[in-house]
Amino acid sequence: MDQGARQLMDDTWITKFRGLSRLPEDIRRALETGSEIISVPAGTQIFAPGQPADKLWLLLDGTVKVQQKSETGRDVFLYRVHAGESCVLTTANMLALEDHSAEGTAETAVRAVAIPRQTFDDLVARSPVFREFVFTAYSKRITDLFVLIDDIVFQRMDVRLAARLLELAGDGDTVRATHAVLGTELGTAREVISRTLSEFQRRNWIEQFRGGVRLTNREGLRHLAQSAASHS
Amino acid sequence: MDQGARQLMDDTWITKFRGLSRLPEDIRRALETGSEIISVPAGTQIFAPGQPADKLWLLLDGTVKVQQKSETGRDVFLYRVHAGESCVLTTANMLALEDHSAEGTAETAVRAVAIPRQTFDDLVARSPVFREFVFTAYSKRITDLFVLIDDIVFQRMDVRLAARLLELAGDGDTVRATHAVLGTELGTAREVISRTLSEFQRRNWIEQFRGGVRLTNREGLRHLAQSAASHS
DNA sequence: GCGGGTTCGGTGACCAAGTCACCAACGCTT
DNA sequence: AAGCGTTGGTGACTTGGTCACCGAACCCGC
Repeated sequence: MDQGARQLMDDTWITKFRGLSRLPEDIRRALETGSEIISVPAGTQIFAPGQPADKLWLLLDGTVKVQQKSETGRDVFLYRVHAGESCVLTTANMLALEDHSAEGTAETAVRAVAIPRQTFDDLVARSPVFREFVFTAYSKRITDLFVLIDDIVFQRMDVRLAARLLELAGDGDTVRATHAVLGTELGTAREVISRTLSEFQRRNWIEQFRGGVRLTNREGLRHLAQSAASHS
Repeated sequence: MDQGARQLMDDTWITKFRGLSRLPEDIRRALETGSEIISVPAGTQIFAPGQPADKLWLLLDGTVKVQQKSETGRDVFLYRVHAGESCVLTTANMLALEDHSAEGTAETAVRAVAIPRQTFDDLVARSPVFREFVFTAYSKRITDLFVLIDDIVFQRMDVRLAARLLELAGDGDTVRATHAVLGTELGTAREVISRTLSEFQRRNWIEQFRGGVRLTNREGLRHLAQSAASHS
């Protein structure tokens, strides 16, 4: 990328990250010149076990799905990194830590700022604001995992599926995902998804089509999703 | 604690932490003088939701149990911090982050080095080795949680219980824990623990007594525990 | 040492969820 | 149009979680 175009984007991208907006001018410049903006198509492996990364990614556009590759062959969904968030797990690879078995894949086309190890280290040393940004990102992931564990242990599948459908639909009304994919998202079997979706359909909350679902009654789903732990 | 006794301990405690042994002399001194050694009895709440901590704990002796307080009242065990490890989750409280709902309790009497926020920040800024120590600790917790999730989702209860009993027994042959406690350790119900333990007893792997279990055939337990995902 | 309350463990019935085996419907390629 | 891989549906069965309830062991004050 030529310097002109680069400069143009540099003026804007930092504002996408709340925690970085308070960076003093010199640090901001160091971050801009010491990093690069990269784009990868949907489906790209961002990181994977045994394939050490050496850059911290800050997502500008798109989403990255982080999954645990299980020995059994089945995968479990762990979390999703959205635009405006950083993929701190790559720092674990940067440390060449004992191999964790998580992998990150671009779900959509992804544009991101890649901060090389050296720049990262330099910024952590120099800037309290940058430090806070990084530690906050770590803490958020950890607490998200806490919530996930709580969900897995205590929440009923139908409640979790309803919530997930609403989340995946976003503003639209259709979710493109096979039953198998929804199964790994929630850490359950395809059959369970099929059965639960049939039930949702019977209640006229959704319509099913091959490879996806159309939400026809968000209220019904929302009501179930929010029933939380209060015994359906 | 008077300065003489303090100096005596300072000479030794850093060696308990692998990642810190490579600290250069000046950093080491800053760490020693900028922190204090504290002792608390078993049962002490180390951190809890809404009660912001301002110190990073490095455990010298004892163990800390970290649990998720669920809305439903039931708790889930998340992980255990052992001597020689740090309780990085407290840094999340240090950031006064949105309230996570985990709490840490001293399982035994605990002796630890408490690093105040300011010293922590200073050391992270100054020392690459200290930075690596902290990031490694974070990454380890995250990958541990990945493994935990994998376990919860895919592993059978009897396998998990056998593994946990061996772990809790350590070198000894008895585990002091009620069925209810074992239940929260594994995120399951007391009844399930009772049933599974009865089965273990029937196979003469354990003897039960009120408030605990005595392992009488570690091999049997170990064999089951290691059968992992290979379909008992 | 004796009630009386509390904690701990056991049990049966039932429901939710995961597993297994198998098949039917769809859509893509050739 | 035939063949094949992907997707979804289903029934039978096992495992795990929930609920309600009970009895035995322990603790405590008297």
